[in-house]
Amino acid sequence: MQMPKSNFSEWYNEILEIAQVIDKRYNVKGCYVWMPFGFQIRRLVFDKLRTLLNETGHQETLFPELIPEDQLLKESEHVKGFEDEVYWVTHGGLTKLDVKLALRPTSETIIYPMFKLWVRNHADLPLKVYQIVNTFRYETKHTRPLIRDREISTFKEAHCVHANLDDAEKEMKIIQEVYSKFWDALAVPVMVVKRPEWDKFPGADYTISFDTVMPDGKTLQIATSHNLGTKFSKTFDITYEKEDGEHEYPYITCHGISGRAIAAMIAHHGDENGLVLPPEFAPIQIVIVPIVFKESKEEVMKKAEEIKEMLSGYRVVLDDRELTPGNKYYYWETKGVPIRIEIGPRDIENNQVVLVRRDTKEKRVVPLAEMREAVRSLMNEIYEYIKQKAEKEQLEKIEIVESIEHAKQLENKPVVLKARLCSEACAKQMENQLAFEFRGILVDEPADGLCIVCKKEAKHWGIFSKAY
RNA sequence: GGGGCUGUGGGGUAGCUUGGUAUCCUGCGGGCUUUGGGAGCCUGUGACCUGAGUUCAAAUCUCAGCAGCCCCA
Repeated sequence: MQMPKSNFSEWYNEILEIAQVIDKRYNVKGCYVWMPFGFQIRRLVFDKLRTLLNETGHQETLFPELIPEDQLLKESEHVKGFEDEVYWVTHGGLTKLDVKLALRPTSETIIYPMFKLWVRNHADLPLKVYQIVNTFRYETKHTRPLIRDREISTFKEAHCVHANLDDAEKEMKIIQEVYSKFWDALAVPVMVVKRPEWDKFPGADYTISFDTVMPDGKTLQIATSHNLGTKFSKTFDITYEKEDGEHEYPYITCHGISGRAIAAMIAHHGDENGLVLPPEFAPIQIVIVPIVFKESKEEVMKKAEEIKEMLSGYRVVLDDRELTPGNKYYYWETKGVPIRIEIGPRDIENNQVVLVRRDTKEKRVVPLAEMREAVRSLMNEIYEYIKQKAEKEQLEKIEIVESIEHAKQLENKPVVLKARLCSEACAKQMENQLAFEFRGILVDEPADGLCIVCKKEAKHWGIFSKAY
């Protein structure tokens, strides 16, 4: 692959295909196939998320995919947010169903009726469950593999029930920590923002979003966390008995991450030669390429096998195909294998191997005895390098603006705007004058100075961007 | 939501204006020779998105559907 990343759309489409992550040729709009290699990345990434959630007391579950119409329609504000996007099952074979069934666009209305049965008293709380499932949304916007799918094939949704607002707020913080660790592991830089009233999850009290800046300067929402207050517990009549015998509505929070996680990881780290992956999530972490010549073939292959055994514990492939070395280098580079080990007669003679890192292409000759340690430290170096690089590139795309005129001048640039704001009303006013969209206020970074719109005292940094 | 462009072997393409035998590259199978950054030769394999219409005849013209891509709100 020799595809410049400057044309991000084209590059992105190309890389998914060439690296064999996604095959988008399935002929239903917005539905795509995970290929075996891509599926391994998916498994590694979402197993990481599983681990982080399990560690913080969340339990994995699996709920059905179908929702009876009346159950979906129960929460009016919620359903309004999704009504244009719901797929309906209307027939069973040739028989028309008495009650239409929706394919879940999200699972609140599936899970909460069960919560009503499960939550009896304070001892049942907190109840923290999650599932990793597919969901369906009839998107009318331009679909894109992993970024906007009609069948979201990978959607992790956590749903938690809490005795009171305080506990719900604590859970919001716990999830923010879990997600931060997750994005850190993927080396994906994020901005944590609170969405404005008009852009929060349908039915939520408020929504926290994790946005990342893609190479083309557009933001991608890659995680959300919603405090639903008691709205849904009231709608679905979920109550619990307190210590004093009173019955009360619990607070519910829900938290989502989708396959966009993988899109973001690929987008940030990949280059003109293909994927670059953090070693932790590379399906193949090391590829051994033997440099064989006719007369020394047997000896080299034997040594290559030995090297493979020395690297037990890593995901290693010994590429013994009948291809020239250069061909193999390019092939494994497209797949983002972090470390390549070359072993040839020259190396055998000197009792060494050649290590090549994927991210910088740097070559290192190391004694065989030190190989395992060199590999270990190189994996860390690669992770640190791509993480810092991604952070730096994202930071460079964020422009602090001091006036609306300044913002206007940046309208055709691939940048994200950061501006001091006093209120959402001022944010709206600014948004109306610009081609950028208001994404929300940064939650971990208070501002001082004057509001860009009304010039009164500002409390927040607002983020404006073009968004996926 | 509005507009535009495009569908030809697995991938990328030529041919379409002016209707008649489908081009090349790559990949893939087999064989020989090779191998420190995409090796060479021989050989084989494989395609006109779907449907309707016009016509003696459609990859080519018309309409519809499906799919993909881009731009604007």
